[in-house]
Amino acid sequence: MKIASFNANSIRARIPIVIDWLNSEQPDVLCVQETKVQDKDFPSGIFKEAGYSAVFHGQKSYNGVAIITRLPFDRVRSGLYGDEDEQARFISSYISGVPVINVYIPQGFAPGTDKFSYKLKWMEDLLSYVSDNYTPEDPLIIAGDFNVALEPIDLYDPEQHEGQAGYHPDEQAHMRKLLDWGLVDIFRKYNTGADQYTFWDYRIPNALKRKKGWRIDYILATASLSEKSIGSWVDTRPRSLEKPSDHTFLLAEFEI
DNA sequence: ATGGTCGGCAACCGA
Repeated sequence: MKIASFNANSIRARIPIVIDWLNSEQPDVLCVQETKVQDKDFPSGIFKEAGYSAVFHGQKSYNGVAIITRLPFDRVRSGLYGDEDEQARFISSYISGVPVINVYIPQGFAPGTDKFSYKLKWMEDLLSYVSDNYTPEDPLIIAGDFNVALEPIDLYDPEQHEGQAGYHPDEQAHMRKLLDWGLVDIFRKYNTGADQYTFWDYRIPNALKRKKGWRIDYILATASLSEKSIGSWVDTRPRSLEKPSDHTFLLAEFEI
């Protein structure tokens, strides 16, 4: 099973990139964050033509998540707090029997703000949901944009960003609790060097070329699945296209 | 060099 994660910053604006990428890369599953589209307007037909089904949980203007797959799937759940949650940041489905959770964790703005508290609460609630519904012995994949860099090698200037949203000890504590529960960071299992990022801020000129990035997207898997992983990598090719996202595709492959 | 990003969606908000 080849699985990928991508923050699209509008799935509709990114359709040419995503369709080209699906055709060339042929992943089995693509988890998308920041779809920025209401469910009634989700471009399902375009993915169907490419041989993929899409399940999605969106809202107007902000957030929104989708799982795009060419494998059989069932048991779709929308919303960490159920269907009526105020921010569309969680969708899960069993794909070929494997539970896959796709998350868009809040960005958090700045410590001390309501947005930051909401981020910490959301991370706490995610762990509660996971530990209430799965055991570490189960097969489980959690992919998405976590908006947290965990270690100094996960961002371009750790000293500058120390204590800020995205690199704050309280966020990292929640991230570590999730890992300690029984999840393996599959990308880090295969890539131990610096300058390997998944996000480059649009507002920093030539951020990609200048290696001013962050690794805040993850594909996590429980031990039984991690034993079957065969690789994980970042694909920077879409950024050479005309309208790139400021995230790139993160991939992991499992022998299942 | 007194500027320098996107997208949604209609004035700013969020990243």
